[in-house]
Amino acid sequence: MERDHLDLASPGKADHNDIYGSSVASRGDNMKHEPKDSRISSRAVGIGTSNQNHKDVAALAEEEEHNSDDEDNHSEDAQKQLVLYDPAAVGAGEIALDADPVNSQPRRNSFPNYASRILPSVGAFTVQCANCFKWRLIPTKEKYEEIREHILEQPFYCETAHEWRAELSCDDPPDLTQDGSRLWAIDKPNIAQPPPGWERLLRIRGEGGTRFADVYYVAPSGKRLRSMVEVEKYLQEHPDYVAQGVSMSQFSFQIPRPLQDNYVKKRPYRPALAPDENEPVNRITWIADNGDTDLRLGMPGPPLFEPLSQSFKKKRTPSKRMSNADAACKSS
DNA sequence: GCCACCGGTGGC
DNA sequence: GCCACCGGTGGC
Repeated sequence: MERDHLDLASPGKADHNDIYGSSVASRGDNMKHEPKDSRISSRAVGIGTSNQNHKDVAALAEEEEHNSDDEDNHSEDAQKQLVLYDPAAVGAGEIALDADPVNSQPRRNSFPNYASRILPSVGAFTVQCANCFKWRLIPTKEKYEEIREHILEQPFYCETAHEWRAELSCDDPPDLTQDGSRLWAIDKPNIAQPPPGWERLLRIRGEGGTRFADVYYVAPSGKRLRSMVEVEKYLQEHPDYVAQGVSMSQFSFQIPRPLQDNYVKKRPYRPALAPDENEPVNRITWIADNGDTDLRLGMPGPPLFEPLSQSFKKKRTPSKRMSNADAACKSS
């Protein structure tokens, strides 16, 4: 909402953003790049995790913004960028490493398909300087959450770290760089700090699972809440918290996004609708490239003459939901 | 019996 | 594709 003023989020530029880490999963070469010069957009938010031994914790995320001429020469890459990563949706640039390894106890999963293994945990909290683009460690989770809450309106600079590192400047080497030893995840900007006495927990799932992470809120009572619905119910049952000022706006279950793009198992293809002869859907022919699916679904679509840019740009276009049956119909 | 962790589903 | 929600379950 407040993102429009961001330099890096302007629609024109967003399309030209590159994902620096789009092939990060393959390890090696691309992992050793430093954030490149001034073309890197400043405010990626990241979280560092590690599934190593929890002594070299940390995972990182970073974000770059390339000039359009780069992209013009690599349309394939550009395609990938759009699918895999939307820098405009991220906006801010922080990263997190756990500066306190003691806090990141090794966790193990215990599922049939996952021969007991150590799960990643947040290794450190890191934020990228909006000026020099170097990653700076944030000493505590609380400080990180404080910075994250306003990262869009109040970009982070090396000077911001003077609160805990009086001497730090953009001339100092980065606290962290992206290398193969860490899992980087880009956090979402402007997430409210949890209410006093509450804790927001981020649990990284094992690689190859159906999702990257889960967020839990732990109430002062110790109760763990795992969705907005549960929070709402809990607050209704405990009006004392509401009286103290706790409100729904202080909760967000948004999870960071891993830069390793195959960390999460892809969801198998789902037909939009099961083939069903009783449904008129199978008797409707395709008329045009635009709007037909909406007709088929019996739902109003965007006005046919409404430009798909701007207000609809973030929405999926109907044709992407084409089922197998539809595809067969269309091709015949 | 609890609960942390995971998969699945539905919606957009 | 992403997100939100919630049921299931193995290990404790």
